Amino acid sequence: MTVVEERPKQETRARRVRERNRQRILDASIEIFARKGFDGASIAEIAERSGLPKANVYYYFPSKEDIYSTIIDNLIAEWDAALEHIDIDRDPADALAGYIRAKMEFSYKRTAQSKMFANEIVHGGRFLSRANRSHMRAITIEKGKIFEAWARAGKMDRLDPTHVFILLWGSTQFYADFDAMVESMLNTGRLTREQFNVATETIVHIVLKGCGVRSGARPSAGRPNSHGSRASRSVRSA
Amino acid sequence: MTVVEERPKQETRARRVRERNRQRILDASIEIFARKGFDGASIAEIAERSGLPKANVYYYFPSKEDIYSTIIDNLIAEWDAALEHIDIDRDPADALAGYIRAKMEFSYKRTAQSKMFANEIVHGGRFLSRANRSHMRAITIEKGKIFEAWARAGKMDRLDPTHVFILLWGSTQFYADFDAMVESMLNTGRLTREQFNVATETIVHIVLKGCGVRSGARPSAGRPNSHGSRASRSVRSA
DNA sequence: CCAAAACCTGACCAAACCGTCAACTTTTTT
DNA sequence: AAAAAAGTTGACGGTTTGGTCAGGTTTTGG
Repeated sequence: MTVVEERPKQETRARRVRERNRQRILDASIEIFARKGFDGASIAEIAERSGLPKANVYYYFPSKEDIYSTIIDNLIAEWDAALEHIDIDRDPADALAGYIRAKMEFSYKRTAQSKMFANEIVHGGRFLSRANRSHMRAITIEKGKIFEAWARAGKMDRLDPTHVFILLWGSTQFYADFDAMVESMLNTGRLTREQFNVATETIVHIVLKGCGVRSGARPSAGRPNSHGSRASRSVRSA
Repeated sequence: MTVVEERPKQETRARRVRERNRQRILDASIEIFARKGFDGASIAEIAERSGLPKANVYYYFPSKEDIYSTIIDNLIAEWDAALEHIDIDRDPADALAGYIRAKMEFSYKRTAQSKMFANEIVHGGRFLSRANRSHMRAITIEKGKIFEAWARAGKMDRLDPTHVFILLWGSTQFYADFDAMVESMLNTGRLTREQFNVATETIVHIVLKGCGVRSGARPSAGRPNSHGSRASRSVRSA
């Protein structure tokens, strides 16, 4: 509750150490939580991977649950960035394609966090805060209204906006959460950038065309590069 | 295998007991594994829920892993049933819609098993047998060839078949694995049948239209009831 | 320069875990 | 009816777990 006092908070050595160690613990935890889940992960392993003694981990975090929740909260905040693509003033084709690409990029680069979140939801969201829950709901309503407005304007089909949103979320999420299955199906190791692009553009194709989105001017949202997003262009791998 | 010998295998009381107890253990385990994951589930809890002493559980199953794998194996076998919809001789619209509906029905009725499987894959498929892995791959290849044949025949767009398949699998799976999130987004409890139908038909709409499937005769595969699946018909909730 | 604050850590604990086992009862077979 | 097989179970062992704590060192502020 200190409102007036608020010291300048200079960059002292101790503060740097604090930040560095907290981050080390979080980084190690993401990896381990993703691979083993909340119950499967042990603080001892997290400590080892962080290069810190176990007791030191408990100096920075009061409990395993606290580490876990911190990571989940950070992740949800990061996801919001991709959502900004879905803007009512934008061309629906650009907006949807932009969202799918951003979300897929996230699946590619932040696989472990995505898995952690998936794990959490599969287990019923035991550690999801009420704030996060209502945030998710608010987003759904807000973006849903945009879909409905586009439909009213004749820019896309009339579909239940929540389920469209779920399909977007689910299909992009799959490539992070179930990468082991994707790799099995494609008979490959970690997907290459190119394979990921094929996946992305396949989703873009099906979603845009499937939602009856009347495309605006440019094919690819603001970056007219190799892969076009026109619904009619075929998207295949070698 | 055994063709000649095969004793009558009469229905003795002990054999009935065996079957009943094994099933009790499996049923209890599905629930608990789904909610807590492999590491989070304890044999003590499984025993309690089965109404059996812990040592008795170990009489029927050699290890926790064995219970777990048994359930996964059963599940994969059950999933194959839905796949039979994707038949090269069928009308693509009927086939795809049929598969989606069957898969969604499964998500609705076998939520717990689906979650167990999701959990397993998220954790990298630690307990997935080599047989199951290659089975998944074989299915992908087999069904992929059908998609390609349909594309060559001009019955649907040319898309990478694996990614189409993944989108089908992922979007239907979502309603089981992430039901907690779906319920949060829709601000509801367990989804009603009707809500589930809206979800199903939304997916059908987007996939059929998005893949450029030229629909055959009837709108809904063999059951011409309330909700049509024609790509142009709007599918919305109240 | 020194007291206070922040940081570090080896050793420890109670609880929970998976799996075992010997001794028991019940059912099946001969 | 007796031997064999199948089912049942309480008690226990060895290990791992999340978390604590007392006592240490280092850094900071005055």
